[in-house]
Amino acid sequence: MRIGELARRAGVSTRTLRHYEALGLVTARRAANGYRDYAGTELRAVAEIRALAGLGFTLEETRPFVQCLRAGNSVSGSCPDSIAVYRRKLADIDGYLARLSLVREELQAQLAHALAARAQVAGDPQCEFSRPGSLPLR
Amino acid sequence: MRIGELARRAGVSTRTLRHYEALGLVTARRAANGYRDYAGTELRAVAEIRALAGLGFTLEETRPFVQCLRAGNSVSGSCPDSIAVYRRKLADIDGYLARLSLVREELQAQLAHALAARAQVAGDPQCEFSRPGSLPLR
DNA sequence: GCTTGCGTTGACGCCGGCGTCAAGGTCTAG
DNA sequence: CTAGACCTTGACGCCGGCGTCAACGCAAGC
Repeated sequence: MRIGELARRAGVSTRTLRHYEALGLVTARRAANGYRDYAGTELRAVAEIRALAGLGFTLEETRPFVQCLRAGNSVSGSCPDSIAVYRRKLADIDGYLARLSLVREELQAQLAHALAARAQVAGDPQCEFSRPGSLPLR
Repeated sequence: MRIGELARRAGVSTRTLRHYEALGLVTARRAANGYRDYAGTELRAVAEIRALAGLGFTLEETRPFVQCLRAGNSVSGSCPDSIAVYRRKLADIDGYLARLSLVREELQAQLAHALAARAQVAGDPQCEFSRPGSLPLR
């Protein structure tokens, strides 16, 4: 299978496939004329990468999954390294969700404060209930 | 006030201040020798930028708030443009929270599936309950 | 032979928010 | 006079994941 066909079948650009190859995520033999010649299994690998990337994985983070497939596993996530990445990502997401929720609260409070300040039309003395402090989120 | 002092007081680098100036977020007169000369009010502007940036605002998104301060308001969020940004950010965050929650569910399901596959030690025929489909999140 | 559609490598661009160096000018203390 | 601490502008680097252009080779049909 040549690069154009794999690209079409996987729904990605040829540039993307070359990029993945540069990272060592996808491999290809070479035909006599220098053209890349992909094994049929590479389609699955590319699909895995795309699926994980769609969930927010970096390309590096997809590596264990691809390797797991290459090792002959039908479930890319069943290898120890993959499991570790799963757990890390879950922890990342939990932290992220927590931070985002805090940010949400903070923004709502600031908006409410801003609207209140706005209600005090121009010239009204001082209604200085100071704004909520900023969160040191990162 | 010169750039070094403002940087120290605001807790940012001088590079950062020059960057903000390049974006038009912060302004400074020039002394005879070419040195930037900041008004005292710029400290507040920088603090605003940092606070909002800490909440995930891009620098461009902080612009209405800074302008609001310059317009003489004590509450940077009390101007219409600021309010609009607040609302947009809140909506963004809500969407983001929703997507992240979905991703979390998906990852947990995939992890569970991977662990189950792992439990079927090597060689066990086929326990092909296919993995959950990937979410088209973006 | 020529066009057309495939393939190849190499390299720069983009986005955001600065860090970091380069190569200078300015002001003050000793 | 000089060292050192401050300031100036300009420009490249970085991170991720490619897009996009350049300049070329290969294969096949007319």
